[in-house]
Amino acid sequence: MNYSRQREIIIDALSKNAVHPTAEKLYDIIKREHPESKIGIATVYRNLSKLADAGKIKRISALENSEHFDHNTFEHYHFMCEKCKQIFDIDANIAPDITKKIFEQTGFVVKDYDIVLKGVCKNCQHRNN
Amino acid sequence: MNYSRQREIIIDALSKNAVHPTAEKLYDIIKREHPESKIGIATVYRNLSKLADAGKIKRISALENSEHFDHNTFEHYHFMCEKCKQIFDIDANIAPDITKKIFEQTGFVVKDYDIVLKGVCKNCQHRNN
DNA sequence: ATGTAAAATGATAATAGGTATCACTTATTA
DNA sequence: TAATAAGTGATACCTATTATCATTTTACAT
Repeated sequence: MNYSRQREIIIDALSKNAVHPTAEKLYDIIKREHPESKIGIATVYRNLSKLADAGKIKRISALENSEHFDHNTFEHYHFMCEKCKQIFDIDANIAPDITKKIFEQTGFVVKDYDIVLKGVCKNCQHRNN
Repeated sequence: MNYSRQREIIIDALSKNAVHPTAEKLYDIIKREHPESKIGIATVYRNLSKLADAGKIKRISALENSEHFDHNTFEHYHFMCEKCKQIFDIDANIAPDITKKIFEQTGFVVKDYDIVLKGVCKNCQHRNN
C-alpha cells in the first residue's frame, strides 16, 4: 500500500473520532476539518475498505449488508461460516450473564443484541476450498 | 395483526428454514414451494419487518444498514444506544474466552466477531425522550 | 532530477437491499 | 352483508456501497 495524503487524513480522522463513524460520517468530518483536501466520497469508502481488509482498522458489519431473520426468538448467538456462508446457532450459555455484567460495569441496560461470530465451521475445516 | 395467508406462509417457511435466511432468500423459497401464491417481494419484507417489531421473529441486523468503522482493532465489543445512537466500547473481559469455549463446544474456529449489544446508555436513562 | 509503471484519486454511473406509494383485495366485526 | 381496517402486488424510489475511467501521485530505477 503506497502512501497517500488522503489515506493519512482518513486514518487520522478515524483515530480522533472514537464514535465508530460510518464512511459517510467520516467524509463529512474530513470535509469540515480539511476543506482544502477536496477528498471524494469514493476515496473514503475505498480506503476504509482497504484498511479493514489489511487489518489496520476494524469493520463492524455483522452480516455483510443484508438483514437475516430467525424464527427462534429464544436467547442465542450466531456463527457465520466464512466458507459455506451458513449461519449456525450458538447456545447462549457460551457467554452467560452478559447483560447483567454489562449493567454492573457500565450502567448500560441491554435490551437486545446481535452477537455474530465468524470463522470456519467444523465441516469446512476438513475441506480444501 | 389480522390473519393473512401470505403471512402464514412466511412464518411457516421461516420456521422450516433454520438457515436464518434473508428476505430475498425466503421469497425464493416461498415462490418455489408455493407457486400458486403469487406473493410479492414487498409483502415478504413488510411481514418480516412487522413480525420482528412484534417480537414474533428475530431480526439479525447489528448496525441498521450501514457499516461502521473502528480505529481500535484490539478485541472489544460494542454497545449501541437506541436513543442517542452513539456506539460505546465494551471491554472484552465481559465475555472472556468466548472463542475457546465455542471451539470446545462446537468445533468451530472463530476468526472474527461482531458483538453488538443494544439498549439504553447511562446518560439516556435519565432523560425523558 | 526524471521517466515509467503501479497505485490512488475524484467524479459519477451503476447496483442492490430495502421502503414508500397506491389502487385493489381480503379480513373483521357490527 | 355492509363498512372499515388491514393487507397485498407492482413498481417507483431511496440510499449505501461499488465499479468505471480518465487523470494525478507515488515509488523508485536510472
